Amino acid sequence: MTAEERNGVVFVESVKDFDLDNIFDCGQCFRWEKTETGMYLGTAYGRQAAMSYDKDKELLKIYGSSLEEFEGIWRHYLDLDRDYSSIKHILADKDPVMAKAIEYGQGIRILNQEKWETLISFIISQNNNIPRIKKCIDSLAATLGKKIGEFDGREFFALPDAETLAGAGLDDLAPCRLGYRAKYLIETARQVAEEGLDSLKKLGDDSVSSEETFEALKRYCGVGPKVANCIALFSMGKTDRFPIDVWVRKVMNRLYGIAENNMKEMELFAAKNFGRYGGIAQQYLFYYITHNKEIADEDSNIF
DNA sequence: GCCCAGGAGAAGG
DNA sequence: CCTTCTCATGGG
Repeated sequence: MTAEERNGVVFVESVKDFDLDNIFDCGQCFRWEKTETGMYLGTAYGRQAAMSYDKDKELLKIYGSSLEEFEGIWRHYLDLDRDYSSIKHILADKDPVMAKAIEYGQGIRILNQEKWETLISFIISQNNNIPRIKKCIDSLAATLGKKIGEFDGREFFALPDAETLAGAGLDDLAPCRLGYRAKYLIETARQVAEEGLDSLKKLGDDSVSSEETFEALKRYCGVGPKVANCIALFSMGKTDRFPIDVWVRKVMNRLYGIAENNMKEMELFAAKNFGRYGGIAQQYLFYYITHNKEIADEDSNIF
């Protein structure tokens, strides 16, 4: 993989195991959208960005950027230094079900997202559907966040920081239509503002075990097992975490024959068969089931 | 009009 | 420890 910049566009060559459709539409992030031309617009780490990827040329383009920004932000954000090819082989060997799911979502990569953004995003995600989650988050950014950029006349906003959100009231959040989650958000913002953002960031250190991170995250208001696992996986590099939502329950039942309400057995199965890459395996499965609704609707498994 | 969504907290066993 | 109820909102 090599990167160079020409006229404000960063060209990254030889990018393999990569597909923006898979990456941005596998439920791990909510702030990217595809344009008519196939380009993706979105924000991360306080930056607004535009990206496109040519599969045949294995070429990733990042517009309006610089080599410094690529090295400082996007390289890590897009998880470009992880060898997904070897991970896919480890997961697919001796598991034809996983092999099929991986083939379907071959370009998935687990983003390294901002911790605070991931924390509040997945609090909003609970008992909610993805299109509406996106609307809620966009509305929250536009209502309380700072403007960080513009593209084709469209404005982009960062999410409000913990102090801003901690100082807000339910009436301030009312336009965002967060429902009962609004009070969770304010309470968690107060917790983070009081402890300091560093205490949240420390949970992503390599010296902190995945289990410790999981338990610590559950102390935040509105964060239970599923949301804690998502935050640990999508923003803290804890690739073994295995978030179980309604879709994962379906796919574990349809494809592996585990009873749909037996979460314990699903966790044990993931730990035993997917190990340290449980979270990555989970993303292949989630993408597979959410893009093949006919499998999700089957009333029996498909062995 | 109805069921459901990347669930969690509270109450009661 | 586990089970059940409730919680806003609107997508499909």
